[in-house]
This record gives sequence, structure tokens and C-alpha cells, in this order.
Amino acid sequence: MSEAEERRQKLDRLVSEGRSPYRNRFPGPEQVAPLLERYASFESGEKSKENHRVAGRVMIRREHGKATFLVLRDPGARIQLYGNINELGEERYGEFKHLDIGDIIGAEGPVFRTRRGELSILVKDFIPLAKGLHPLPEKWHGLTDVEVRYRQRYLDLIANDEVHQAFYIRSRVLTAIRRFMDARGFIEVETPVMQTIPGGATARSFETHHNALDMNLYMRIALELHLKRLLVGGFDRVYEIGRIFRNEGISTRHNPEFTMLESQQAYADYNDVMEMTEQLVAYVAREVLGTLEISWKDEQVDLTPPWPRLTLRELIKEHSGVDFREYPERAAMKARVGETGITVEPGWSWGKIVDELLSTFVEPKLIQPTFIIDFPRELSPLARPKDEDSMLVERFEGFIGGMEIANCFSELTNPIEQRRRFEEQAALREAGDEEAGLVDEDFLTALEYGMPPSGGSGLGIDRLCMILTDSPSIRDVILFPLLKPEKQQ
RNA sequence: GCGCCCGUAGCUCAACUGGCAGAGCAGGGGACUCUUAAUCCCAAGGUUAGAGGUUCGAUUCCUCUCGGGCGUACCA
Repeated sequence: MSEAEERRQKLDRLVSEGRSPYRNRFPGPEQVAPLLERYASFESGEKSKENHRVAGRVMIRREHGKATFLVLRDPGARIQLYGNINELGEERYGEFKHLDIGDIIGAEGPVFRTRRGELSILVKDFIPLAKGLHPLPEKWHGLTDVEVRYRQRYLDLIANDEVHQAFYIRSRVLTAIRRFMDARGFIEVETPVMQTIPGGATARSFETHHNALDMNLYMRIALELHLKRLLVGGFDRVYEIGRIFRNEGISTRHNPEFTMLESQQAYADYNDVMEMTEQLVAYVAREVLGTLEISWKDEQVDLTPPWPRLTLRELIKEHSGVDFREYPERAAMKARVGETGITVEPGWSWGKIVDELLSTFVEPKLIQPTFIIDFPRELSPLARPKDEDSMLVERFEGFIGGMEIANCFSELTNPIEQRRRFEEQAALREAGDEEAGLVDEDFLTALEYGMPPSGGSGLGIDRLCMILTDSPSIRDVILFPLLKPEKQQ
């Protein structure tokens, strides 16, 4: 008989005896972590006067004849339960020692420290709350099969405390971001996920269909254009933490759906946004981790602001030897870049080639926080040109750990120029570039009413969480990453 | 999409050059009233991801399929 079958039999037996192990409630359990703290100074043999109620999952059982130790796990900590025949009586003790690993129970009794120094609860009473019908992963090695970890994340969370911790940190990161943005006078908004024109980024989108309206819709690829409409409407500082969907490859840094923080701040420019971005990341790290010095793979990363600001041109020149200002024509650029070993595909524009230089030669080097500033206009259809150099726009990207974390710019507010840029994009799309954008007439109309100058920001929350939890894969910070379904039979 | 690697008991892993599929943990029975990877004794647990092929014989070699990981491409 398999273990699952044996557990099922135990359940049937309990139910037939009128002692169902599924209970509706267990009021007022205390968190274990504060309990451990409160009695940390107890000596061996010392026992609390009052009883404490705890609840959680049985992780380990050690049976010693007429006494049994269980290890109980709640969301924040583990505590040992000590039950013996003197305290519980013969019948109840029998039930206690036959609890299974994986069962969820509530228990009550004084806290004491054992002879071997373990803070424990002397169980006076206990109650099964839910039966575990499946065996848990092994207590020592945990669960390592990555496929099972992703498909049955709850098992991963039960078996691997560090996984539990990483997602706890992610939650705290989101809370800290909201606190930071709110303190700076931003308000949080929610904008449509399903859109008629997916805009605000260059990316392939997912399509869906609305039956009643019989129309195709796109899942959003960015938040930006709707936030700007809100600037037109008079909200001067807005942000959204939202899920974005991009129909592209999956890798250790890419999941088809991911979370971005985007914001718009009226009367600010990209210099203000740079300051905000480094302050935000530093604030979050201090709030959540208590430090600005973090480990990333084999390196130490110092998040302390201000972060270096280097132009795209000088960084590419330094790391690849190519000064893109010397090759304003695509043909010359292609020839020069070909010498570096990059294969320039026929469809690549001048801007795309520059972008390739960035990702191949520069990006992997930027382990310490770094802002790259001043991007070519061609790569940035929504950004405002620099006053002194119309080839470039007021845009920066923030890098940490060799990953792009942030992409921000002074927004283009001129509707005439914006229309021209959209039309450039539409032409690229006509030519077969599925990532290029479309002309968003509705957005242009909004701009024509007048949008204040603004500094816009996009921050990749998943990647920030990777950095803050030292996770090598984006799947380590996404609870339920996309997987192919298992084939039936 | 392409390339490389992986899939053995519920979990973690063995199995030499192709020769009877094993162990620890978990689970079952037993001993043990302060253990903590508890310990000790006994018994049980398998369509080796799936399908086909080569062979006297396949976990092992070959082909295909499914799923996963990593790299690469696209991208953030």
C-alpha cells in the first residue's frame, strides 16, 4: 500500500469514529517567532506560567515510547512540541504520536526549554486541523526537482524555507515601494490590462478576443501611455504596479508576464527620475534587508546613492571600441560593428545595432548600480530629445548585476513630434517588425490637449527582487512561473 | 526557434564496459518518557517519463514523443 493510501485509510478511520481531522477554526493562535524571542532567555528546565496556542504544519516527528517530539512550522518560524503520556493521558497521547508529518494542527501549553536547550511547548492539549494525505518531501534534502518546485510551488514553500523567505521579501519590497511612492506624493492607479492598441514599449503582445463586442484585444506591454493620459487629466504624480505581458522568449531573466512599477511625475525630467530611482532602490533595500551592501552571485554590490551616470556613447566606446557618433549611416555602422564579431542581421536598424552593442559589450559588465544616459532618438519613440543634441533623447537605463532594472526618460509632450515618431514605428511594423508600435490616435488626441512636462519611469520589480534575494533566475521570484502543461497520460 | 544536458520508489540519490534495479529519508509493525538528520530491530515499497528498435539480455546503446534545466536568439 502506498503512503498516500495509508494516510487515506487513517482519514477514513478518524471520520468513521466521528473525529474528522478537518476543523473549521482554531481561534487566536500566536505567531511562533515572537514567542521564541520572548522566551529566548529561558534556561533549561524553565517553564512559562501561562499557556500559549500555536498552529502550523507538522514537519518532523521523533517518537520516544511514552514521549514524542514534533516540529511545528508556522509562516515565520519552527517550534518543537513535546507531548508525553503524563500530560495527555493514554488515549490522547496515542493520537498525538500518530499524527502524520504534513498534518496541520493546533496545540496549547506552556513554553519551556528542554534539557538539550530547545525552546518547546509542553503540549497540554492539541487538535488536528487538516490531514496531510500526501507524504512531504524529505526533511533533510528538501525538494530540489525544479519542475516539481514550479508546478507544485506550495511544496517548494513547505520544504524550502529559503524559498518561503524570498517570496516574503518580495511582498515586503512591494509594500516598501508603495510607502516610498506615497511619501513622495504619488497616487497609485490602475489602468487597463486589455487594450485595443498595445503601446508604450517595443515588444510583441498577446492577443485575446472579446465575444460580446466581437473585437480583438491585446494584453498590455507597458503602462506608460495610460499614465500619461492621467497627467493630461491633472494627476501630477501617478504610479502603477502592474502585470505586463510580452509574447517573447522565456529565460532566466524573462517571464511572459512580469511586474513593472511605472510612474509619471509632472514638471520633472530624467535627472529627477534618476535621483528618485536610486533613492527608491536604496530605501527598499534598507527597509527590507536592513543594508545597502548585498551579495549578488560571487560579488558584493553596493546600492548606496548616488550611482555613476555614464553616457551610452562613452560606455559603448569603452567596452567595444565603437564610437557610434562616427557612424551616423547604417551601412558604415554595420561594417564597423561587423568587425567586433557581432553578426548584424539584415533587418536591424541603426538603433538596433547600437542596442546590440550595449547588450553584448556593456550590460554584462554593469554589476554595480549604474545609470546609462542619453540614448539615440531612434530607440526611444516616446522620449523627449535633448535640447542641445536632437540625435539623442533624455533617457537613462539603470543596471544592477548585469541586468537592466530601470528604463526612464523625460517624456515627449509635443503631439506633432509624437505623431511623427509613431508613424516611423508604424512604417517599421509595415516592413515586418512585429515589435514596432502603432499610431495610437486616442493617445495623440490626449497629448493635443496638453500634457505637462514629465519624468517617466519603469522599474522591473521581478529583477529588483532577483537582486535583493540573490536569485539567479526570475522563476525564483515569481510564485507560479509559466510552464507547459503536463501531457495527460 | 536552435544547441547541449537531464528524467530510476512519495522525496534525495546509487546501479562499472549492456548481465538479478539498490540505499537513506518518509510510510507500516515493534522497543524506547528531554529528542533534534534521534537511535535500534522487522517487513514492505519500481510500467527505470512514454512509444518503438538493436540484442540471448536494455536503467545503460539507437530513433521518435512528452516534460524540464542551461546556453543562444528575440526581449526587460
